[in-house]
Amino acid sequence: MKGKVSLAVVRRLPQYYRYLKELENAGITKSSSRDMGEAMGLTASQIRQDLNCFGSFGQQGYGYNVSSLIKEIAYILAIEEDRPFIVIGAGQLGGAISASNNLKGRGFKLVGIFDNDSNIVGKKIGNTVVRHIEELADFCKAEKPKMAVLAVPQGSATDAAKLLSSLGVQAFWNFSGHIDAVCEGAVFENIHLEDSLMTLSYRMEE
Amino acid sequence: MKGKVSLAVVRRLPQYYRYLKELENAGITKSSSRDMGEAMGLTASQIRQDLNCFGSFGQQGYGYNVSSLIKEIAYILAIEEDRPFIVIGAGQLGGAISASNNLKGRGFKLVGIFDNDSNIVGKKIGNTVVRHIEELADFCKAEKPKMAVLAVPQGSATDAAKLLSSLGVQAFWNFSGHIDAVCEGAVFENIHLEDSLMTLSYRMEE
DNA sequence: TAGATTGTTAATCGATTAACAATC
DNA sequence: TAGATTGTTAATCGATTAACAATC
Repeated sequence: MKGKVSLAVVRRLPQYYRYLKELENAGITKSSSRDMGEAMGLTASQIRQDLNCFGSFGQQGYGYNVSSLIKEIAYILAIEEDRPFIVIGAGQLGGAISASNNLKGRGFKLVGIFDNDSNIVGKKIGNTVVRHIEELADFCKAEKPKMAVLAVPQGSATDAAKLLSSLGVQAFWNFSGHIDAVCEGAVFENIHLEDSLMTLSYRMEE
Repeated sequence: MKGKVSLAVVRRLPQYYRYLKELENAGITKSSSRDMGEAMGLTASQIRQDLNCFGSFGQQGYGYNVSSLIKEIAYILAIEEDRPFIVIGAGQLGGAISASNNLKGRGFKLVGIFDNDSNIVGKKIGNTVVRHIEELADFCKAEKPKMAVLAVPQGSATDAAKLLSSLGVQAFWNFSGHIDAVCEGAVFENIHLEDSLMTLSYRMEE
């Protein structure tokens, strides 16, 4: 069933989630697909279509209850409970991700940071001590993180993913170039910040 | 003419660019749409369609010359010359972006970093000293950066964008929440890392 | 009840893929 | 020349939008 929902739809769910959270914080308890669409620059149709991929969450004549829709989307995205994840690479970017508070409550909680640079190992980022990469195998056996952030130098990402996959990691949030299907059954979310920057360059030309 | 090319096409150009650079580094001088498609997981048709939005860069019976196609795409994306940009917010993320070497040669060069925290002002990130935000107006008048990275706390992004827009900044690479059309004529590339993380959460469920 | 807004089906639109003549 | 591969048109596919009956 899940396989039938297009990625375009899935990528809009966090947008809805974000906007609904705003409404909730503003004390607004209900919203219609029309209102939401206007505020977010989408059509009401699209919002209803998207949501109805997963169920019927609204009520005719009324609209959607903000806080229950938030709960539904959180359930769909599987972010109701934070699962343990680790960060590989404690450089600038790895450090920024490790220190970010915006990621809490998005389905994951940081349990470990690893690096191979002995100048960094032992230091704290937020509340988490950076461990040496040699400790990785034991750590994974004990903590069983299912997701890993890759923030390592370009060339090492594939090897890191293979190793982590063998240690039980199933999903990768990869900032270190492009990886695709190198490990059986693993899921990759590749972030190419440079690509995004280049499209900005294109669009600012007139 | 430019308005007629869809964003989906534009977002694939950096992918092509990246892959072609790899080929070039490997000493490969020619490639066909078939080869490229296979390597990148796209159809040959799509690659030819995409490129033909901008011109005819190949040769029948031969394919594409790698280094000249790289140059063509660089020209289209307007990344042949690096334009000055500034970073607003020298926290973890702003620091990571400022320090990143991956962004060089992508159309922009860092000329200034600004923050309002006097503990950070004066420190160096890479080769660039962090300036106080009070210096921003004078700096912009002198250096005329056309792009700014927003890496500030959520609530302050819109105000920052408005200010920068009034100082001549036309494009924003925004990591601080969502901004859209708050300034006449400005272009926004909104990066929502949390959204990306939530889609990963969804996809790792079975 | 009347008004509003959903869930859902049908119509449209755009993007991707296939096909093929042009040509190197 | 024969083979390969482009540029480009036509066909298909999927995603978005419009419409409307169901119903709160």
